[in-house]
Formats: sequence, structure tokens, C-alpha cells
Amino acid sequence: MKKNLEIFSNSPTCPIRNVFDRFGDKWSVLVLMVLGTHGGLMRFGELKEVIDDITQKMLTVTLRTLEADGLVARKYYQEIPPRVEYQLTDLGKDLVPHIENLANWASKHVDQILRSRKRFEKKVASKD
Amino acid sequence: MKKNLEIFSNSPTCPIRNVFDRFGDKWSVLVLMVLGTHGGLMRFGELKEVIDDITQKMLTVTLRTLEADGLVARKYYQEIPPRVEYQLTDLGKDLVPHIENLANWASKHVDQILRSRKRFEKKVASKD
DNA sequence: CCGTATCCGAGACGATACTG
DNA sequence: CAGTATCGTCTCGGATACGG
Repeated sequence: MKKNLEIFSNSPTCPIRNVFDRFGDKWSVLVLMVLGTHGGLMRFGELKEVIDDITQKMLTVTLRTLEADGLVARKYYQEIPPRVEYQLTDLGKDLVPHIENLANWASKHVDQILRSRKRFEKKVASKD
Repeated sequence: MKKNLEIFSNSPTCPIRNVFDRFGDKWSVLVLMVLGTHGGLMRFGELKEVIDDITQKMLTVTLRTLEADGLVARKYYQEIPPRVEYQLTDLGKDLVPHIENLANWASKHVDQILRSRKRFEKKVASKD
């Protein structure tokens, strides 16, 4: 692999593989952006309400993964009924704007992309 | 869903779902960045050589998807042996810098994230 | 050289039921 | 309220073989 492409290396610490692979799941980016947009602490149920088509299981799994990565902090209150609050860590706060950049790009160009996909479908279909 | 969070909507044209879902696969980002770093036309075999751990099948699949999205242009030469060249479209060229931003962030913080994951593993293990 | 076709395993995801 | 546990489905991606 050429020098200036070493960032793409297959090493276990390859940044792209380690970081982008996480964003690849269905919910992480969404959760990060919701926490970023909201600004402060959010309870589990609050997140569940905003991202209303996520299942309880997947919200839990996603939050655990983000917590493991040090992007989200979890605070558990020993009360009945239990209360759990989530917020971005400093690392998370640092990351979110970069994700938002990409999200803004996505917003701006999603129509073009969707149109391109349609055109491509037709092109492929016409060759059958 | 609150007004300022409409970007997260579950609609079929939701930018985040439509665009990030694509980057979520294992190879798209890598291929885009290789094409972006290289700058010009690249042959299939050349891409395969640079991203040396991708299978032929996945490189084909990934390039087709990027082509469908209008991010990569494919030029096929009717020769024997066949020659196929790929390059970023204008849309692709517009996108790549945004991805690179995120990649740079990833490079900078991957160590911290990996350390955080290790710590989290230990924390979980100690509770069993 | 640049694909396609087929098979297979792993894991992501959702639905549902249950719990402190 | 905020989780776990379990199960079934489906898609991704790798291995391999073959083709124009």
C-alpha cells in the first residue's frame, strides 16, 4: 500500500475501520445527533420518544456501544422508578459537529442521490 | 418528533438514513477516499491492489453502489482484455472532503476510543 | 482483466415477553 | 422506567468456481 494511503491500512488500529464501522450501524449517528441537538441531559425514555421508531433493545445496545467508545456518558440514579440520564462526553461533543457537516451535505444532496439511484435501476432493468 | 429534529424523521427521503446507511457498509468510504486521494482515473485492478484485503466481489458490489448513487463514474472499454476505469463524479468530489474531515477526526481520536473500549470491557467483566 | 453465480456463516435487527 | 432474555429473520460479506 502506498505511503499516502497508509490510513487505509488493514491494521487493528486503522482509524477508518474502527470509527466508521461504528457509524455503520443503524442508530449510532442518529442518537449522537439527537443528543447533540438537544444539548444537555436526556433520559432513556426521552430519547426513545424522539427517535420513535427505535426499539427499546436497540436503543439500549446503541447507547452501550457509544458509552464504551467514550462518546456518551451514562448516569444511573438508584431510585424507584429508576432514572437514567445520558449526555455527550467532551469527546462526543467534539465529534458531533463533524457528523453534522456530513448530515448537512446529505440533506443538501439526498434528492440528487435518490434520483441517481432511480435512473440506475432503470438502466440496469433495461439490460435484462 | 420536535421541529428541529425533523432531519431524523423516518421518511423514505430522510437524508441521514439514506446517506449514512450507505457509508455504513464495509468498503464504500474506503473506496471513495482512495479515489479522492489518487485524484484521477483508476482501473479496477489498481483499486484492488491498493485496498488489498477487499475481495473482487465486494469491490464490484461497492463500485456499483457508488455508481448508482452518482458518486463514481464507470467507463468501460470494449477491448480484449477488458479495461474499466473509475473516477469520482462532481458529486463525489464534493463529498470526499467531508468524509476526510471525519476520517481525520477518527485518526486523531482512535487511540482514545480504543482505550475507552478496553476500559469498558474491564468494567463490564468486573460486574459478572 | 473484470467481472457473475452460488453457497454459507455470522451477526444485526426486530418482536415479544419478562423483571427489579 | 429502564432495562434483559430469547428467538426468528434477514442482509452483509467471504470463499470459491466459472465466464466473456
